[in-house]
Amino acid sequence: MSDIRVRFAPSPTGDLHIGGVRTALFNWLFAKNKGGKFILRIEDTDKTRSTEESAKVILDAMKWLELGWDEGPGNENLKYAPYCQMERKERGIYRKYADELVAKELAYPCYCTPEEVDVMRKKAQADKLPPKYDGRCRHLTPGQRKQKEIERRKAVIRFKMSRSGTTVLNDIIRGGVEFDNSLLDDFVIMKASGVPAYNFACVVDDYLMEITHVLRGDDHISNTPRQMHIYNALGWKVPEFAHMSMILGADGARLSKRHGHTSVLEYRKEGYLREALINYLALLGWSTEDSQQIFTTEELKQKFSVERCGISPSIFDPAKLLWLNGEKIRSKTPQQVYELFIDWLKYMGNEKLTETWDVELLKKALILEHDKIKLLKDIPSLVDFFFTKNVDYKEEAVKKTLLSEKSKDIAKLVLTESVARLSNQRNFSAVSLEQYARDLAAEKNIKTGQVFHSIRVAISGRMQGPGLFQMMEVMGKEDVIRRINVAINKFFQK
RNA sequence: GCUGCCAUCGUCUAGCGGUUCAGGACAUCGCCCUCUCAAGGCGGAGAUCACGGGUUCAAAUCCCGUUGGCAGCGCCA
Repeated sequence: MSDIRVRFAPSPTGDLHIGGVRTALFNWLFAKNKGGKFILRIEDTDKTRSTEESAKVILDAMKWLELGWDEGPGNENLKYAPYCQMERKERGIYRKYADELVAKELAYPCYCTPEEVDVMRKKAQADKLPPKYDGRCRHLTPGQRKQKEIERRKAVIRFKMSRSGTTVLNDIIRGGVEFDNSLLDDFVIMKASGVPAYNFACVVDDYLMEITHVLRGDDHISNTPRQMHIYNALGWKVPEFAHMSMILGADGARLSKRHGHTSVLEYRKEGYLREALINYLALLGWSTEDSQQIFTTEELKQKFSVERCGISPSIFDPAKLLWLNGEKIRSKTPQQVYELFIDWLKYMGNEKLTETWDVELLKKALILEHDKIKLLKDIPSLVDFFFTKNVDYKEEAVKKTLLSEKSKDIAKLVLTESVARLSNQRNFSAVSLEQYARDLAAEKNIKTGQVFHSIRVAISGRMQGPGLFQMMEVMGKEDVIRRINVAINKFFQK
């Protein structure tokens, strides 16, 4: 039993993003691989953007992905609870440590307004310096502070950054990274509203929740030295850090809406399988020595290691995800595909689509189309013709296969002959049907392809589909003959 | 602007000083299978390992610089 504890800490300001899923996944895999605990914490300190709805959506998405957490919202009786930062704030958790820092003179109240700070930053930038708060409230005397309070200026608490020296991060993935302290300013740890700022809340919670390893996107790497200073100021042990590379869109810019879907929910709606998403995301920034591509979730848990995470950013490739989804669907049993499809319809609120469909027929049709399914949403258009009373004859198929100068006489002959002969066909199995069709072709001296295609279009209305004879067997004698008659009446009646 | 990170086929990547005129996967192209569409099998094309300097008997692999990309620089997280 290891005491490794990792966490995924999304802020509920929107759907769960692809990048977020990757961060969650790597934390989860790391925990599973090491026999540690995976904790879910909601960072809802941004009062204007956080919503409960969004928190719920994120939790649902995590559940769908089966990235289960050992601790998180809902486990309110655990010693680390609660798991939402605003609830923790209500308990005075952050205030306590902020006060401690102020008492030790490692932090101080700052009365500058956002506008004043903004001016400082602009000025610094104009001087080609990093935009920083200049620390002017650092040395306010008690008297001056009192004066500001009387003016009813609201204070934020700022952390007193050391102005010299360097901070060295030993990142598991990147190795040593040095930061010059003089470039960092006295950042806000408590907002004027009394709500903790990100860098502070994050450190306090990671400490209290006994997080041992922080795995996150490398967009956080420059926050790390600030956080390390807080750990040190409070006399806390700094956890291990691992910063993973970012996921970018096709143009090399950070993945965003204009690159296509970014929310997991959208992938779910398209009919991607959770394991395809997980497998694909695992491949983005992580690899095995033999470049294995397809993994079960079990294998991933077994083989994952932070050490084998890459350092360069990767571009999200929808084509490869789509391929993987097809692979995952093909690896399912027909019964599983059926269940997946039904669940997906339910999720989409579209159960009525299959209301009139015969379940057994649907299952058989699914077997015939199995290899062709790339997305769950493809299924309806792949099998719907099995269930329609009135075949939807595609114009192009009819024109080419039934009514062209070259084919119309042959098609008519094949169809009329078939109605007559198929009625007497005792064994309606794929094998005997094929024998029938080949015999007919030989007898009338027609190319087998022409026989096959005529029948195919007559009974399905289209040129592509499952193997013709399997399809006929599944439809059954009665329906096949019925459909051929419909075609004859529609296209060849005189 | 400042700071940091990154740099192998179009894309994801293997590679951690010699066994590599760089291997796998997706995409792409061709062939085979075949009643169609897929799936599958086989094969092709595709990377002067961003560029320039070092170090070394030997570098994609180590060091430095240049260029490019990305990220951060909030009372956002």
